[in-house]
Amino acid sequence: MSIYVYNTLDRCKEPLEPAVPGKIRMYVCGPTVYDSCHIGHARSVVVFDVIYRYLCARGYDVYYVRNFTDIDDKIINRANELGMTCEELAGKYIREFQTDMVSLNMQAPDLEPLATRHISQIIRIVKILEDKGYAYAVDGDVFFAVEKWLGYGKLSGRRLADMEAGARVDVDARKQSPFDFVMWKASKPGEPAWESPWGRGRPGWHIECSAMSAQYLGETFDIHGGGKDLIFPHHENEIAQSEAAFGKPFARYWIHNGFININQEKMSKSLGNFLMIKDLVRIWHPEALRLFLLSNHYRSPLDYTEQAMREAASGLDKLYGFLDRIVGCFDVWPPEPVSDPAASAQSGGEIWQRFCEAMDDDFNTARGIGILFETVRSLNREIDRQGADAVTRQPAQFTRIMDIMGIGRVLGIMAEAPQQYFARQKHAVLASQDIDEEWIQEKIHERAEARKAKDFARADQIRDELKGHNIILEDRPDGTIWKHGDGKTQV
RNA sequence: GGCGGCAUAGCCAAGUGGUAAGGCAGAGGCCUGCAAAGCCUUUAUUCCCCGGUUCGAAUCCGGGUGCCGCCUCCA
Repeated sequence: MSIYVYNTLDRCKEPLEPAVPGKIRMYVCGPTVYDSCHIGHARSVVVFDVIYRYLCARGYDVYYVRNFTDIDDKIINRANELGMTCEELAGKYIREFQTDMVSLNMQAPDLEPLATRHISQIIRIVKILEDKGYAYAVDGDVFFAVEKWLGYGKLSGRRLADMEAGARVDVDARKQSPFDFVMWKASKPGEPAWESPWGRGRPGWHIECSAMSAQYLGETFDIHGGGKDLIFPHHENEIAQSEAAFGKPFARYWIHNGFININQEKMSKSLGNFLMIKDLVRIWHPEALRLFLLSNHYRSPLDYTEQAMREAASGLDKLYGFLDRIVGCFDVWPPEPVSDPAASAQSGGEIWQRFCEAMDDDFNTARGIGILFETVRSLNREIDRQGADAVTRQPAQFTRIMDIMGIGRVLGIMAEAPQQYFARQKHAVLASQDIDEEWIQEKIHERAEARKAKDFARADQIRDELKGHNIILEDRPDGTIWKHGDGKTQV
């Protein structure tokens, strides 16, 4: 049973067959660190995080590299604007990115290399290309000659001839072909610069990925990922550089995630509708954001709306609501698999198998989430009928619970203990308003008294008052508890 | 002009030849003093339109319509 992935290079789903059986080497383009990361970055990063986790869960030995682009025109411009050095600026946004990653419950890649730490490797590749005749130097700049490289355009499905008709770039007169791109740039005074055979300069846009992937994953590796927009020119150029330099195939599978729209509009500077991760995770539970991001196929466009987020948040509430019903039946949380080898969840139960079937089909998380909800509903039904203790003691049901936990680990959700989750949500409700737990408990007590006295009008009045504070009461057999209302954790 | 994608209920969204997952919202019910949560039932004779292939198509083929992305920095 193999995993099928959609390979941009061939425009179809193919069985994933790593070059070395059992091992997967994966490179994903990380951010250019000149500004805060937005929800689009979040999607890319979460999608590949889930792919990484899934491949690991399926037993692959995965080596995952995600770089930082810490030198580039945008960084230089921004640093100049702010009166900072490029290094300071990059450092600031790298730290911010790491904070975002933690808040999104991301698993760290095995390696997160920086472009500026690989200058000698970059120079080496440019030199190879120059020596092989694929590159030419002009005034300290070094260009890649796309017409020399016959494979150019194979990833994006373009032909040089077709593109020239639609080109609308100011063509640098020094270029042999308008699509030649710079691999090494002569530095202007005040810009970061490194010594090179062509004079003091810095790397161009695409070369760093060729250099770092080759260094850490080899000249040929298995998976290369990134956002759809990187297909052209970034990834096309990476292929050209790497394959021309090393004379062997570059990445074997190319995976690209789709874009996010905001209320059906493209995110753009002019519309001012960029949603930053750091702001989103203050409003929504990070796992709700993940659930939203994984709620449709990674290659499809995804529309961010307040309503979609509310739905994701209430879906997450439902999942944690289920966990809350069973948490008391276990000595430890998360529950541990039974040690009986026969019942071992090594290969998982039926639910896990079904989840894998969905994920094997090009990482169909939307289908996988459907299976998750279906199973939770079914278990809730059993709990309604038999009680949580009886259900959790049944091996078949226990296996399903373990499967659910396993699915949660792949999707990066349900990572908190349910008490912790609800406490966190409650805390957010309190923090967003000028009320405290004690006040609520007083109200709950007052309502209990009213109910005891059969003064239901008063009881309902109190409940409505709390509802006005986004607080919902639940009368349980063992007393009344309160929960947050809608999924927004901050007003 | 070139390349690519998408069109499934009120909304979101799976489903690539065998008779429409799942979520949200809605309706009815169980439970409850009433709620909430949970559960049950219900909500597309039908998958943008028109042809074709087939015993059989949302799924394949041809044509049409509509929407979108990329070709320029962008996840």
